[in-house]
Amino acid sequence: MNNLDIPGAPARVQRDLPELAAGFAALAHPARLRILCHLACREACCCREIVDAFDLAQSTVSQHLKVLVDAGLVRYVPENRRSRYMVDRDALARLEGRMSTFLSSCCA
Amino acid sequence: MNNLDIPGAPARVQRDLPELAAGFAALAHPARLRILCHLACREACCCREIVDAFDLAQSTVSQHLKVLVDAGLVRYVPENRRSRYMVDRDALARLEGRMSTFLSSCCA
DNA sequence: ATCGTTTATCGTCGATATACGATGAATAAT
DNA sequence: ATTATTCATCGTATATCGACGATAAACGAT
Repeated sequence: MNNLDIPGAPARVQRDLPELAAGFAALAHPARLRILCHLACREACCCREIVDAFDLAQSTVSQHLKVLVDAGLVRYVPENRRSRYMVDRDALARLEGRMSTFLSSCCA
Repeated sequence: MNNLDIPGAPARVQRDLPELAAGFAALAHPARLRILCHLACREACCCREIVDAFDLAQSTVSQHLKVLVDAGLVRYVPENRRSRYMVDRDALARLEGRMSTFLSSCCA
């Protein structure tokens, strides 16, 4: 429970807090959560498809996608004509695990 | 997995996305995660104690605490002399559950 | 009554986030 | 070759965040 004071293994929790906070930040916008949902149930899709589904400008969607890609939660193949975005399910699962570990340790 | 298209129960996931995003946002700063850790292993403490533990101005700590309180993750008793802040472990557990549910559904 | 401590809030400032339109590059279709 | 489509990026405007110092209120101690 005391991740701050106990040295050793839990000290990594302390050191990883900025990275964990960055993970939270990547998910801290409703549009990005919706995009993630959309990607998750489609196995892959292009930017345009998301633009059509949501009421946002194409540049805005592209920015949100970039945030998710930079956070490592979404992979994409830049094919010029029709870039393919897809959820990185492994990365997402890892992040979920670290978030749960952290939050659970704060509930104990 | 398809929380966007399936009507009924999963539709609530869709409706709750802004609230979930707000939860992520409250945790999207390393200082707040550290404060949460600090509170979690102390059962309760005052603002000053956190100020002494971290290298931040008192007003900054107070602001971060306000964010956590507004998000419902921390409760506090405003006693003028020495306000007592404490983690709302139930709320934190609930949030963790909803985050896990959401992220897991995106990994399935 | 005065002083010191603690806290919340205000104002400010720089940095970042978010939205949009415009633009240029790449490519498919004609 | 021309047109249409898709995408990433740029520039811009606005809003919010995050940090700080200053300040006022509350209260214990002297």
